[in-house]
Amino acid sequence: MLKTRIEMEKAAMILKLLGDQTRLTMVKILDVHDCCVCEFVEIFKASQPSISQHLRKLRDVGLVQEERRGQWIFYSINKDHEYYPFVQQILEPLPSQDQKLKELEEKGTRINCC
Amino acid sequence: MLKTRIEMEKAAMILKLLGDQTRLTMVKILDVHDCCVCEFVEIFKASQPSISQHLRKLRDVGLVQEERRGQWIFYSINKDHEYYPFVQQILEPLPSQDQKLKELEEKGTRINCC
DNA sequence: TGTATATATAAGTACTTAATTATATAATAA
DNA sequence: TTATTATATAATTAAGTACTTATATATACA
Repeated sequence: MLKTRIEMEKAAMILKLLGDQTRLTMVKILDVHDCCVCEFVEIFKASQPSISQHLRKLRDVGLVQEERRGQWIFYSINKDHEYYPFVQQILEPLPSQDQKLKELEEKGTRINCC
Repeated sequence: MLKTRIEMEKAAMILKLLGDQTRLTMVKILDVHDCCVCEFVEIFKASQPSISQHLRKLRDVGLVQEERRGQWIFYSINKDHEYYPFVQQILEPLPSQDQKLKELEEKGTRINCC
């Protein structure tokens, strides 16, 4: 059971941010595995700028963070975010998206630097 | 703990719908009390068409239902909706909006027909 | 019956969003 | 060093959203 109380305005902002299938799926994936931009490009079959712009929105509110690893930039979920418990509760009933990463591994396009 | 599994696409649709402060607050209120349109107009200090249009979006996905009572049309939450458990889980950590209805009662503008 | 009240809906408009295209930057490989 | 790869960002455009204004409908009341 979630304890943190949340402001309506901020809750609406978080819900709006997650109210997009691409971003919702990204966050669901990032909650389990770090991922780099090019993996998302392949998973969503979307353009690189489009993916970067979705990640930027998530990063702008601090829900995810970036970290360069060699030539790649990996994104990870920010478990210290004030509203991470709220987000996690929203993600919980959603179906696992692990299959999407498994497909990359099978195709050999999963990035595993470091 | 929520058991129902939910499709990503529909989840994103619900989150988008709730990702608006007016609609989120409406649903939070309706989860506890039925309300008529004119009460919402007063609570949100918004125009009547604006309120009607938000209610229509909620009604279009079946999350709320309308019922005429005399000259008023009351809205209530649809607890039988497939995703009501998901919605309820999202509402749970949000602050009670009871105060907004209390203020109407104090001003004598709360509708209590029937 | 006519008037007022409550609501819905249509049309128009301003704003926002999500994509594309074009370009810049940083790291790596040759 | 130059070319390639990975990424970000700016500018543009198309689509979607949330208001407003105007109007229609249904009920209640005089």
